[in-house]
Amino acid sequence: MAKTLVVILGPTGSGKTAVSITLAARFGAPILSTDSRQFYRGMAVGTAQPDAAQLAAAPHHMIANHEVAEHYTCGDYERDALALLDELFREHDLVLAVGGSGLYIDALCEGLDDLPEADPALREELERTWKEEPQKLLAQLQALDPGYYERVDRANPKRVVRALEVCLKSGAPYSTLRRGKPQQRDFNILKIGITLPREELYARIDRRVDEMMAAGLEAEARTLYPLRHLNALQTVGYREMFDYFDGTITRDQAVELIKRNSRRYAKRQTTWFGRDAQVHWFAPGQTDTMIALIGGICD
RNA sequence: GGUGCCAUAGCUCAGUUGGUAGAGCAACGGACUGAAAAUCCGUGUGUCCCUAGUUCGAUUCUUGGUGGCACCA
Repeated sequence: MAKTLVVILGPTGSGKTAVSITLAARFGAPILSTDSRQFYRGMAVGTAQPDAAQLAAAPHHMIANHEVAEHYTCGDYERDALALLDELFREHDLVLAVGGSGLYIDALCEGLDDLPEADPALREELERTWKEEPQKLLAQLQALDPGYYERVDRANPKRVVRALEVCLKSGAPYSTLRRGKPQQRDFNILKIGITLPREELYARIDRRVDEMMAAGLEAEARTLYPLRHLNALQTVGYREMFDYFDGTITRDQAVELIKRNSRRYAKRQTTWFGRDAQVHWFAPGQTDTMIALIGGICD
């Protein structure tokens, strides 16, 4: 029987976790997280990791399995997740992948091109140059990879710096290393998107932030405060709390900003997922229809 | 009750010596390959409170309302 990865995606707060528990129970499937923040320990409240009951209801993978101080990238994720899937598919015909990080989902389903890893020293140097003489970096990129220079968002330091980083480390133009062709996986992929009317989604997000505060987000953030400069903590829910701790904003303002920034994040996710024509969209309550769809494809 | 000030975008406000208007924030749209809950780009969404005048033309000036604020009673 063909192995199938059912990918459950959607904006933050759409109810992916609850859906995944229902589907996992129905199919006896394990759950692999595709969330770029939930795999850190100590961030359970702010990243809305599955709770104890949900974790007990189905085997979860890539949840709280890394330290906040670890530098973990989508490249690491692709490698680890594929290895893990290989193992899971020995025991299961169906595995669920659940989360909202579009880039990580793409890394899992289509693979990343074979590009050099980030080099911290080089990156730091490029970032410094960007701050002082951005024109210099742009000129350098234009010389090393004129094609990409034309296409890239030249106002976005992350794009420019990464492209240069790849050019310098590989000795080849960034764009020639970007084949952009999806890699063939040895399992089937079925993408299920969870969606809600905008107003409802935003109301759920607001409510969930209040629930996070009630569940101890402030205390959790306080524990993580000394680590606030780490990448793992460049995250909605924590940054705003850190600003509150620094005295820049009040607690109420922090809560409002977390709500606003979560809504903006949800919008960005919606834009990203909207481009993927493979996604079958459902409301969070339509688990019966999802089960029928999955059953029809797997049997 | 009297006097004065104010009324312009979702909010706070600017402005038009009379030619139907613009900032910040919010909102909305988009991009995205090893930092991605990150990072970046784009868009003004408007009975200029109502009414009657003056005028070729009024959001702008004048009359009378309405609402708000302040002061005096």
